[in-house]
Amino acid sequence: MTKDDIETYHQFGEAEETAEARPLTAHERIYQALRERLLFGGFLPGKAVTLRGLADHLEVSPMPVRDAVRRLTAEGALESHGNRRVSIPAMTNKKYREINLTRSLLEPELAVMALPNVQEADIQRLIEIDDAIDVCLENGDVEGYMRGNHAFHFALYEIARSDVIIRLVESVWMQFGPFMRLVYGRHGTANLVDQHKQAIEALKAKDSLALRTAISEDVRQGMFFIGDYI
Amino acid sequence: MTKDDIETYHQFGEAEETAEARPLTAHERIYQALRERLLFGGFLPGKAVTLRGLADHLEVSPMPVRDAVRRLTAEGALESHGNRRVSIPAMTNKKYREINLTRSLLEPELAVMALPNVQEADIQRLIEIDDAIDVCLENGDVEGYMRGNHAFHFALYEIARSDVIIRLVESVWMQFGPFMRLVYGRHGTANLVDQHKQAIEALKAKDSLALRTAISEDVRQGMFFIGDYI
DNA sequence: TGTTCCAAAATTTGATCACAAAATTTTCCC
DNA sequence: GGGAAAATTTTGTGATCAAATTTTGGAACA
Repeated sequence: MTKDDIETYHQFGEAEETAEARPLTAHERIYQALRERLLFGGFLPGKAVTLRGLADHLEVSPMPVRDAVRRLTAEGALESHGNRRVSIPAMTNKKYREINLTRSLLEPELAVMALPNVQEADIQRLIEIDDAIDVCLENGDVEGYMRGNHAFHFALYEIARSDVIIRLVESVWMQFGPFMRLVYGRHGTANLVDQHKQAIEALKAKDSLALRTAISEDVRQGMFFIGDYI
Repeated sequence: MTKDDIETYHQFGEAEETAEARPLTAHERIYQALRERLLFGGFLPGKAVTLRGLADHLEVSPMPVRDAVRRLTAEGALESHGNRRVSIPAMTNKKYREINLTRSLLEPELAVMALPNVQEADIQRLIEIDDAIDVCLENGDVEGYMRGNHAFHFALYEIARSDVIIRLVESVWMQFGPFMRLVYGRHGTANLVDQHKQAIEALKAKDSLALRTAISEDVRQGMFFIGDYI
């Protein structure tokens, strides 16, 4: 990872800034960079992480890195062992089952909460993202696929406007991000399936039950796919 | 808050240390102290929090306080405004509903997950805690009640041994802790109801459905009680 | 060859400080 | 007096460093 990683391109951009652009602090930028790398990049599960190591690569002082790492650790994205050492969390069967269950409980709920607020433009946006995902799948673009999949889910979830729950789900995604990236890196994007088209149809039809089923199934399939690689 | 708050007495102690006692770092101690205060103490919702202010009262340098505050902010226990300022989160109707929903989704699930692992000693422990709660209720001991209620729920949830989910639930509890403390402080402990006895009976009977109902209802009642004070 | 112990290196932690940003107070002008 | 602007104070941020802790590398020994 180099300094340039801090300003990563955004094929699937966030909702554009509405508030006045406030200059980001260094620890905030570093947090975003590390978060991106955990969700989409090549951070290896189990690998140790040091403040000095990250600071050297990002060409900043250890202090803002320390802030960012502390925050990511609190979010479960990094693992703090009793030894004061920090590492990328490894996946275990137990943790896998817990993440699976949590996603199955929270994510369909977020989707259903979003449904009453969904507008036509939202559906168009989701269709765009899903089309981009299909391109990534054809090209074998693993990182693009992961970015797209994340963008699809959270574009939908954010419509629910539930700060509390979405924060929990973000935390869970960061916990399996590095492992999922590892699996996809080995296995490639072939044979990847999702329920995005079904979800979009359910949104169009304002069919709450079908939407819940689609997201439930999407989570189930995605997690089942990577479950064999633990 | 004074330096002494760091070493708070534990009427409802955690499971005793099994690993070798490693000397806690300052930021860890401070984190625990602030966490206790958020869950049981008198931190007022909406009140601003400053690093120097906390550091002065705790008689430590601002650095470990900074670490602890960063962690609590990441956990949602403190609120970071764009202004770089931090405060105790205020309760809103929206946040209240989200917390209510999250608790209703996750906590009964944790209880049911715990059920197969529950041993006779666990049930005895829960009964002890519930008895202590009754004493607090009679005496109008608000902090004692809140400590007891937290101890009861998490003693049960920890039996599920689900690190991922319990971390999320801890985070949610810290988000309504200060507000609940405020309400109880105003209203007192009279007319407080719970479903702890029902939960204990369900545990004894290994009745999964009854346990789920008891925890669901306990969460619903507790949240309903404070809902009017927003 | 494998194990234990000790020295060296690397790392986190906590303190201190300068700087930047924000909030607060004061001043000034109408 | 009331409101805008400027000065002051407060506060978070980031850099640097010493101390404490942990890991690592190697020597000594069986």
